[in-house]
Amino acid sequence: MIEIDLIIEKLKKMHGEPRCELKFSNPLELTVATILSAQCTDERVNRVTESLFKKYKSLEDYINAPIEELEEDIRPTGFYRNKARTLKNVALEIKSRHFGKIPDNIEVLAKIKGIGRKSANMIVGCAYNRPAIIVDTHLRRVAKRIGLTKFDDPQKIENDLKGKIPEDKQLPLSLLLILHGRYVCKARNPNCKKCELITECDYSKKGER
DNA sequence: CTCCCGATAT
DNA sequence: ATATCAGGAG
Repeated sequence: MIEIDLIIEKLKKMHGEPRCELKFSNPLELTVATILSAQCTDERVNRVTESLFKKYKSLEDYINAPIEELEEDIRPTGFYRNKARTLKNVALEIKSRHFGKIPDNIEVLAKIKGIGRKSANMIVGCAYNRPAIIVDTHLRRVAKRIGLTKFDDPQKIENDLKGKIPEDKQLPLSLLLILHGRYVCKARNPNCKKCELITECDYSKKGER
């Protein structure tokens, strides 16, 4: 039996209130930041978006930008050719099929080419403040280590946790687990000495899988 | 499974 | 040198 509330309390003790560390001021900005965040630290995304968001303020700005120029503007985030194509694609699709508004529905978002489950959940959760299980590389690693789920596949983890966790706690728990994965329960050299969850975590006892 | 890809920590 | 980083598509 997993005590969700206890885990949330301990995570808050370590990381403070749940928060998204990607900087944004509207749903479009979060969508862009999330696309750029693939295999890239949030810190580097924020460095790029600080200037990017001054230059690109609307869907049309992405749609009309020369692809080479957009590539240069996002280059430091890596995968820049894919990401530039994705940004233009997503902007065009949202303008033409969703009345220019970023959808607030996970299933609808995830159907857009370039937006997967993780990004869809991030956008719906953080831009629209609705229930979301954001299974990124951090949540996946941490959830497995502390025994929150036994699955490896992100979609299965999402479904599993959706069933186990009350809706109002899905978003805060997701954000806290991600913070925990970033700062304490790291892929390399997890800092188990600083971890409040050590008693409910069997990773530190048995070692990884 | 592979590819996309630059930046950073170890 | 190499593993890893708020992934997703083919």
